[in-house]
Amino acid sequence: MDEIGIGEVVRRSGVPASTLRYYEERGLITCVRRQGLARVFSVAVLEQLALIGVCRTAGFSLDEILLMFSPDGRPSPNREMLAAKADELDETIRKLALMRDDLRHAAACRAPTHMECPTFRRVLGQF
Amino acid sequence: MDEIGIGEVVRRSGVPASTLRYYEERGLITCVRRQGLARVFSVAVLEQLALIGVCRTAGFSLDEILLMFSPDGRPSPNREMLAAKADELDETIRKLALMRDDLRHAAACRAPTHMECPTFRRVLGQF
DNA sequence: GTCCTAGTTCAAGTCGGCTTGAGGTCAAGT
DNA sequence: ACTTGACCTCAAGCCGACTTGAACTAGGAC
Repeated sequence: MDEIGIGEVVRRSGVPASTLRYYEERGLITCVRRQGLARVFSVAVLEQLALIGVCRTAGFSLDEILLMFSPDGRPSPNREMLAAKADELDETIRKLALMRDDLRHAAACRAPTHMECPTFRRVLGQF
Repeated sequence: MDEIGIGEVVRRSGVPASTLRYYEERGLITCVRRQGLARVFSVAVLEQLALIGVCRTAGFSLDEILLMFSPDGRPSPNREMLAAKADELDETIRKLALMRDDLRHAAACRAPTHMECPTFRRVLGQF
């Protein structure tokens, strides 16, 4: 069967039950039906949760995620918005890559202060 | 002179004065001296703010940033931690790149539902 | 001297994103 | 029949990161 209880969702996604209920309340996920009071989810919710997780990491708010994807994981019909979000991500990724390079450099660099380090200053100039 | 008032910092960094005071209170930045009550900053604070901004975008909390960089912008002496943060960033960047590709794909894709789209499923499998 | 502008303090409020707690439901096991 | 364990609801609480507001100060223009 591809139907699972909330405990199984917690076990397989790592997302706490309280968060799942909260996400449902916010309209980010839905359960296929109830069995008594207990929610019954489709296994597909695991993919939706993965999607939500990445979006959260990307710095999107729950409201933004709602706008981007409907609760069944469909992308929003607003294709312009999706493309705009992709552009936002490009910019974020570019900065994070610089940041990562800088952190790696900082972990190795022996310049007396970070701000005096030419490598760092070159990196920071691009922000 | 390389000393500027808070208004100038706001103007040049885009960070509101209330946030600057809050960051100072949290120990993320410092002013070089006071003139009466008014804070006087070094222009270097602009670079520190850029650094803080990128770290925030990267999803680091203010406490984490404090641990990574001292208020003068020096990296933490804990080089292992910096390297670990860099690794975290690598992982984040990898996910965001997938996410971005997926968003771009979603903006163009005509599959009836997103979850049925083979491209998307391939992408999601990697999260 | 007094008014304006730019700054200040400190406490309280806001907002997003959850978490916690008290008390209830329900099916299964003994 | 009763207990256990997994689930539920609903209201309230919490945390991080700021923001807002009220009341104060300091320096310059008039």
